Amino acid sequence: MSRQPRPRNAEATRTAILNAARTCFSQQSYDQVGIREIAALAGADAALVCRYFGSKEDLFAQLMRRPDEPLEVIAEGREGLSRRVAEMVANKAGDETAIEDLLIMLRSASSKTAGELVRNAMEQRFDQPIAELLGGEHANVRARLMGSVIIGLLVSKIIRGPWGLEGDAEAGFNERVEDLIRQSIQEF
Amino acid sequence: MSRQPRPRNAEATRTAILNAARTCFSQQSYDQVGIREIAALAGADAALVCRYFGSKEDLFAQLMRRPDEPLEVIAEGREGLSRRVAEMVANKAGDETAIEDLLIMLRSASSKTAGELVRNAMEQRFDQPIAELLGGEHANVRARLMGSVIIGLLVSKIIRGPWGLEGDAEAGFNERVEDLIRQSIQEF
DNA sequence: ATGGTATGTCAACAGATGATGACAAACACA
DNA sequence: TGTGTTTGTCATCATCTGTTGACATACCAT
Repeated sequence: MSRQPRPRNAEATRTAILNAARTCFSQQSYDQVGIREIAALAGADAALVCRYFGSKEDLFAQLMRRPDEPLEVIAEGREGLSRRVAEMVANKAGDETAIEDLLIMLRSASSKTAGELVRNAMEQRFDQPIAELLGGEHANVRARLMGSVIIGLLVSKIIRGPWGLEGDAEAGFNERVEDLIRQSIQEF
Repeated sequence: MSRQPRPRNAEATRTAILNAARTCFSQQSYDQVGIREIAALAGADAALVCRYFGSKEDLFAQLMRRPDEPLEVIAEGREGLSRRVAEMVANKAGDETAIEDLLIMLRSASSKTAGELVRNAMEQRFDQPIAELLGGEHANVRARLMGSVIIGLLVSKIIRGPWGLEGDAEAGFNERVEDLIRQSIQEF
């Protein structure tokens, strides 16, 4: 009845661990996720996590590493930005990993060890590009304000689940969210 | 050189522990705060924390207990609500403990053991009263949307510190925040 | 086939945590 | 004064955590 050992494939288990870590960290904060938990989800041993990634912190840092391509929402330009952002927040349309990354960051933002990694990643991957895209006066503040609106919506969903709207109500709500985002990046 | 023992006053140390816990939980999440840390800040022994409050979870639950009086911002009625809320978020004007309570809740919202306590407290102390005050269609959703805006601003401040604005810029920014709050509770 | 390396498994350590119980000193009251 | 209770202190337990090293087995080049 003993389970057969894992096939000997370093690259596969490496990415399996990485994916498992992604999943775990998107559901719990850095401190709550244990190495053994990640390893179990990946079907690997906890020791391999440390062997392949050095430490839990290094593993998390690996997840925070900026991908080569910038965010889809930004790459498509300033025109219709608010609408695309609203859609992305509403139902993960477009860049699916962007929201998941943001969730991971939010969950572990106030961790003692992972906090700084998160702050840097947020700054580099979200705020700076958006501020550049916006331009004008107080661009960085306006970008951060838009980020705040998004964060609020995501945190609210994390804490209390989906909004539970359908049909016209949902449409009206989505429009209201888009208005909020549009207003958050207007010059002042 | 041995420090003199704590004076024998149960009531005083009880409230000292409670205050220390408030301070700790407003700066770190439920899981990051240790009972030894709370006890140290209170100048008491860790064993007393468990003796007086049963467990760490019970102590936290005590902090989440709804106070008798409702929020100031709500008690003053619907007129000028957005402005008062904006001021409260901006610089803790008015009810100082309200924002601190919200901070405590946000910090520990996604904890495995304290999460449910936080969710209930948020619902009872913030959302329900605000929804009643608002009235109209989708009152609960609009209340929650306003909560999301506030949460976003607070979380942003938690993660990345103050906004660093002064003079006209700060005034314009505050106005923009007030607009966001006003828009979040408009009917749709 | 044979030696060497890569990969996976297991056991264990050191440190921190929440919690409990034993002891000591101060207090209240007869 | 003597006695019982309250309050504070200390030591300790069981558990969990990240991390490391020892071992075993599969793979590969020669």
